[in-house]
Amino acid sequence: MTPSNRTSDSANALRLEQQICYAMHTTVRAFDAAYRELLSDHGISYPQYIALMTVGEHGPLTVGRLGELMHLDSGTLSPLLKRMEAAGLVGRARDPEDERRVVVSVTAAGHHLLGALGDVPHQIAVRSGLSRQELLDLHRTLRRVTERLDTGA
Amino acid sequence: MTPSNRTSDSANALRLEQQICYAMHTTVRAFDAAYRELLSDHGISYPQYIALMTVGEHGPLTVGRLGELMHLDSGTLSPLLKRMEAAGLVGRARDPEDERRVVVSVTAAGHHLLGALGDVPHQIAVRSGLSRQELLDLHRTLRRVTERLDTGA
DNA sequence: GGCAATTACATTGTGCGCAATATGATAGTA
DNA sequence: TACTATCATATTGCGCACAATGTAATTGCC
Repeated sequence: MTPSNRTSDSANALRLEQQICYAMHTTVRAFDAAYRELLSDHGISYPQYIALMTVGEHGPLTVGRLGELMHLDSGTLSPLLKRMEAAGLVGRARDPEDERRVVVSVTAAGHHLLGALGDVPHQIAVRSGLSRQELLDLHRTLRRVTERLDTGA
Repeated sequence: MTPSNRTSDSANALRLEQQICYAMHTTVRAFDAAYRELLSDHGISYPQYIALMTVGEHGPLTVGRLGELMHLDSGTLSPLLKRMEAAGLVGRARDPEDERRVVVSVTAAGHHLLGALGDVPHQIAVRSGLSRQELLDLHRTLRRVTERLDTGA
């Protein structure tokens, strides 16, 4: 390897490092666009869909617990949940045991929508073109990177 | 493999498919937080940083060309570039050849900031904990998925 | 030249996400 | 009980991203 090649490699490494994050941004936006296509007819966004699925799976959750599961805080969740409540998909009620807490639950309409959207994850997976093994590998990589970035502050 | 195992695998497959995208969301936000730590002292955001680097690399660009490179439209770029112009990092000028076009260039202060931020990509790469090979693999996977999602509409 | 179609940006409105702050409820303590 | 600290959520302000629309400049065609 010549010195000029090493220089070039180093420059490429920098470009790669700097762009791996932007590549992820771009891919996420492409995923979002694909979800938007499948979800917009039903009047919900991708984050709302995730919130609906999460509450649907875990049963009624406090806002704080939902935030832990989704890695989001009340500044994001409060208005999102209010929009979903206005759309009739979830209920929000103060916990009588502790009036500070707000418990979020899926309404009948919300469950109905979840049923109608049951095939969405598979459609997205097919569109992504990733094999099951690639999905597993990617997911493992993402989890590892996220943990590294979160703890390595 | 028993039927119950198959059912379980199928459920897990669905969960994986549905969550690979959200895992990417979470990872991107972790990357953003890492960049924010390194960039906020200099008064710019991650998208602004990318825009600055892109114009710095390619030389003066029209808004449209920058949008092609960043995969963003004028609805995002126009206000972003105006903020960067207000911060003195870029210049914006109508192209005399075609007054519809706005040409974006990096100012002296912008070049100075780019120099000061030269080590940021490497710091991020180190924090991510990914090896060079893993970076390459991940980048390849992301490019492939993005293209599939973009074309497969 | 005159006029419609196209091009390149800008603007508006909506939602997501984060930081900082505010509000109200609960717990702890004197 | 009163007073403070803490906790759970809400609110505000800012920036990013997208969709839809608006506007001014250019091109194409007659």
